[in-house]
Amino acid sequence: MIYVAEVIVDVPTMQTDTPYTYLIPPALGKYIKKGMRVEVPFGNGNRHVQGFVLNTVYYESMSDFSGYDMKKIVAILDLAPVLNDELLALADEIKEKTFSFKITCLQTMLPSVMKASYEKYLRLIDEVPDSISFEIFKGRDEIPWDEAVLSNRLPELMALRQEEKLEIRYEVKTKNKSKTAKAIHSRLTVESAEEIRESLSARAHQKVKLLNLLQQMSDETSILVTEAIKQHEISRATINAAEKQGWLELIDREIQRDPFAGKTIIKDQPQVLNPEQQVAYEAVKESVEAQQPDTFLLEGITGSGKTEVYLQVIASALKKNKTAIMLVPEISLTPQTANRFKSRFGDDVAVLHSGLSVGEKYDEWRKVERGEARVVVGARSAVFAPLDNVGVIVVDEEHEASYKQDDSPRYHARDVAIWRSHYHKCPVILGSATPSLETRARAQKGVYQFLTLTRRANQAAQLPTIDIVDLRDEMTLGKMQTFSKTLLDKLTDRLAKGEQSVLMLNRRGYSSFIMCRDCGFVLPCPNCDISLTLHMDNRKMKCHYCGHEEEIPSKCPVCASSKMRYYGTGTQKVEEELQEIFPEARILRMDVDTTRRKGAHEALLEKFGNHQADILLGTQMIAKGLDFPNVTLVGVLNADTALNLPDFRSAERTFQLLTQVSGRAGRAEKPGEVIIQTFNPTHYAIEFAKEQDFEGFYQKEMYMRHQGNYPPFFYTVKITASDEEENKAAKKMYEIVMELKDVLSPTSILLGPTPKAILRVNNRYFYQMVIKYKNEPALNEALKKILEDSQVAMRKGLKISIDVEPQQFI
DNA sequence: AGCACGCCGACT
DNA sequence: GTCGGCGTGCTC
Repeated sequence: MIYVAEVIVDVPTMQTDTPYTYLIPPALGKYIKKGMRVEVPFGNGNRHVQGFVLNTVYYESMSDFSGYDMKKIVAILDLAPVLNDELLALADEIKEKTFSFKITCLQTMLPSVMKASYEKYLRLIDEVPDSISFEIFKGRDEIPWDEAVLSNRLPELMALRQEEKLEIRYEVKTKNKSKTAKAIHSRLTVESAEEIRESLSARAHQKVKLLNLLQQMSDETSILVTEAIKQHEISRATINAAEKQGWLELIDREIQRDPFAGKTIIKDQPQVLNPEQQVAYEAVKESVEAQQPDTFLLEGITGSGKTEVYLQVIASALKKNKTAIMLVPEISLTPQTANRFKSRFGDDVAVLHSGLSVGEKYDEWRKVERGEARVVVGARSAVFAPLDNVGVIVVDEEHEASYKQDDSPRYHARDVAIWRSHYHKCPVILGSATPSLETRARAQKGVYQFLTLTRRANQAAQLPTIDIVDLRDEMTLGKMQTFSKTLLDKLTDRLAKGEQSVLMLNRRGYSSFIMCRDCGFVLPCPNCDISLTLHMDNRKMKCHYCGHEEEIPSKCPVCASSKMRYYGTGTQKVEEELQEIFPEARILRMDVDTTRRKGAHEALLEKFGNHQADILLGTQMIAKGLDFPNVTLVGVLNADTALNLPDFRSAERTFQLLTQVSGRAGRAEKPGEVIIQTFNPTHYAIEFAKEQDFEGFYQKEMYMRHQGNYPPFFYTVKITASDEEENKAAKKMYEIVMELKDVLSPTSILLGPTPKAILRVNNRYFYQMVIKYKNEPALNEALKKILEDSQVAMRKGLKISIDVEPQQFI
């Protein structure tokens, strides 16, 4: 009998994207389990790599393996499996759906610290000439490989390696270190404790205290030194003395880096649901209890109390002894959101998001893995939380593009959530005030169950009134200003009343298009319903869908004005301008620059929440989740920028953003007002946002998508090729388009190839194409074939990526 | 990816 | 004649 393991090795290439069989040494036999990480030799030399065990198998004899000599597993890197059967199966699903390598999928499901890093060393094993040992090794018997390279004497060294006087050694490092702290472990027995007690002098209060503590401890328990000092008021000196006397021993105990340490969390209680919330809650709860993998769309206006529904559904799942996953977009995973879950579920909650250090993330993940947290709140990757017995999965703000990972594996967390819901036979809630068209259409068709919340949960709160300011009118009054007169008047009023304002500067699409400052005209593509992008490299206007190209107009084709200008401005500049107008106003700026530091985001919001500022000025990141009762004015400085991006979702994104940011106003008793400044006041995305009419927008946008043959009427796949040489990337894309044209049915639409808007990134040139199709059974095979056929080119540096249902078309 | 093998041009 | 360029094949 021989015992072997099927291992996926950490070599992300097409040829190695298959399990390799390794012998399990008898010494490791009883410990190795599938889902564990192992260290294995791979390829020539002493190269070692990390791998994942997919399976362990017994074979009758070696004769079952012909053609190769099996190597042995070198070491086990985990004490227990880090991936269970479900997640291993999920990796297969993601590999197939996103055209990724299995190893990449497996690594994506784990905290980043668990990904191996490799180090290479050159090691002396025999006598070498003095010049080598002195000048290069400098007396050491091993040097890092980089040092050997820098010595510029590699040929010499390699020759010595041939003579077996030197060897290359590889080290597989995994950084998942648990944090430890000193803890006290009692060494006293009942008898010895009593003996000590009698021998102590009456004045030894500290020692008595410690003795009492030690007596309460069993053999399995320990207490952290810091805890003993703080809570039991025992001094470090006493502990040290006791250790010397053999009362106790100090051991290293794994501790969690607690991101919530030092924060007081006030326990909160479920709120009474209004009738609509109640209906939604009951519907999902029923699926939880009946163990049905239903997908619900919970469409509720901003402030309608979707979160309260989630909380109560999760509570109902916990009551059934199940667990829950709550996904939120990275940008809105503010401490405010996390606190809300902590307040309701206490220590049952683990939080996973990019604001944590990699160590903290690992600790939170371990907490989940050990079964110490039953509710996981997190951004995209939290969808892989290693929970068993999942009772419900919530995807809040399901329309958010950040749920799609934009490098390999290009998975969508919403799809993964639905896959897991089938595995666990539990419901999924997709929640949003502005669902994606795809989701809303599925609800329409009955694929998803449709639940709506149409009124604000706080009965006293009213929907804000929204006013549009036509910047074209403003401009005729004088020179171009960031702030319209209307907005300035409102700001003055709020400052006088001591109420707060939020101003949003929409920075997307910065400078990438040109617009007439007199009439707001933006140059459209004659073949597509999107605006052209300005290419500064060759000074042309280009369409990224069909490749159409034309000169930059010097005059507006509509009103003949010569004021065709690039559009864009920065938060910092706006802040200065604002401060100049309102010297006494306290302004907080929130953008990538001011929130880079850990905890800065939270600190800013806390400051604003405590009314230490009058105006919060920021980018998109202020649009979501903020809930400040004193905010009565929201201003959108430039609603247009996203609207003019050459992406069929630009109207949808604009509508979503305006709706989200408007929802920040008037959360409580005081009525809210929203001012939207725009050059396109009659655009339907802006008009429907003003009316706060998602359903109206949905109907109109569905019509537009139907006209343009876009999702949800068509599926899309984007293929990108990049190379250091522009013509190689372009040529490859042309070949791909030709090949696809032969294979695909005439009902499918191929767009491109076209260069990307930013043609060159990191000295690579990017070309892309888009396939739009309704039913194309042969597509999967065709795409796989394209990848296989491109192997030779890919060795020479060309990269091809396939993005199924891309979120970004530019 | 990273290594070895192997086949062609320009050197001692 | 050989050294070393990189195109190709393979990794349990």
